[in-house]
Amino acid sequence: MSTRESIIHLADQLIRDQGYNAFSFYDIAKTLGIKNASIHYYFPGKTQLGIAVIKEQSRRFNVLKQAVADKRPAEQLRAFAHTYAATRQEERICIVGSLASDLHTLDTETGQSLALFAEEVIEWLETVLEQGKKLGDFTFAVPTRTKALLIITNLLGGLQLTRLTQPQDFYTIAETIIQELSPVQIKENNT
Amino acid sequence: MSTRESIIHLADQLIRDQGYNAFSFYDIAKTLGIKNASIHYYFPGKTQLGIAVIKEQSRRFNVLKQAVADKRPAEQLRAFAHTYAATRQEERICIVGSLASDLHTLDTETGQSLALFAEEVIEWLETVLEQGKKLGDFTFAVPTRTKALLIITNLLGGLQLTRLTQPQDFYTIAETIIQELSPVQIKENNT
DNA sequence: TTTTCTACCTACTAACAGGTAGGTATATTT
DNA sequence: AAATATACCTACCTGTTAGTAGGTAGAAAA
Repeated sequence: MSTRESIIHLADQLIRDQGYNAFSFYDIAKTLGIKNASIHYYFPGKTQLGIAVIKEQSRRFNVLKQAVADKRPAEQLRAFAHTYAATRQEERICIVGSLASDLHTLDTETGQSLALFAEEVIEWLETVLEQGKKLGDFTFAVPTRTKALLIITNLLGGLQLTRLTQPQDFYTIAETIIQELSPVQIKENNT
Repeated sequence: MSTRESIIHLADQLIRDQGYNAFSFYDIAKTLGIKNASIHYYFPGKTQLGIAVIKEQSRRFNVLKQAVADKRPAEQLRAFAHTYAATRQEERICIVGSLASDLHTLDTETGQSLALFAEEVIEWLETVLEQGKKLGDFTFAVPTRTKALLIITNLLGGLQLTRLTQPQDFYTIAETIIQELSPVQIKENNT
């Protein structure tokens, strides 16, 4: 991994661990064994680094998208949820949740970049849900976009809320999302 | 409102607008027309102010709880969701979402205070859902705690995600949560 | 061989952060 | 009237922040 890539990777980890306003150039520099000023060689300012992090997340999201494009909707959704589960295991949150929380402290470019990425994810999820519905793999009684919003907020919010409860709560949420979409639900009575 | 109360109120607004690490004592001081040092008179440090904000949120939550205690579960839930809708209109997010995002930068006391508050909310929601189920007002096929987690993450995450889309998306989410609990669902086909 | 480029570096700055020490005007209590 | 408590204040300190100016060793290109 190049220095540039390492900077982006570390910035991403720090943003999703501590938040955009809590990480500093020095945090990255000390880990990489370079000096603060060297980060400015690659990124003029924090804004540009932030945008690079969002773009990299978008790139990785598109890699996943392509990788699962031929699979069944349920499996696509499962792969998507799995990335959140991995994030949960790192005790981190998703980039959208992290930066949306700090939105009013970011400049407009960063905000626009983030909004673009969020819309990308929502739209992909809509197509997966539509596919699933057509194939009879998914059942849901609300408009597709609404269902997509509900699922994403469950995952995004789940990462944050379950930092305060237990990791297991997150996995329960993720499993439930998928279970609830199945047309035939084997109901167990948990009393 | 006393100076002390004003400080807490402003800190709360700032935390839920910009995030814990983005607000400064000076932000509060300038608005109140006092000096930085005067805030330290009421709160020894940022930590204590943060905890005071959480405790105030908890107090207000309990006021709401009492105010709706005698009402039907659906109306209790609606009142709860309404507080999030009001927050959405201010372009703010909820305290749990804001501070959970910054959790790894807070000291343990603050984190514990927050976790306590989050559990309070989850447990209240569980009892409301249980009540609703017993009365036949609510139907849901997952364990009560799971349903509570799903609803809270929808609201918490909805406030954050819809900062990037449109306010209407949040109201859709909030409405859908309540609609989906109703035992008889009048299904419309939105194509 | 000389020039240019890459990938850093040292050294610095201005702004801002939370926090502290100690002072003071006013109101309240004794 | 004297003592005390309240609710601030001025002045200062130390640490950290993003960011800048200009230098340099080594590799690549001309």
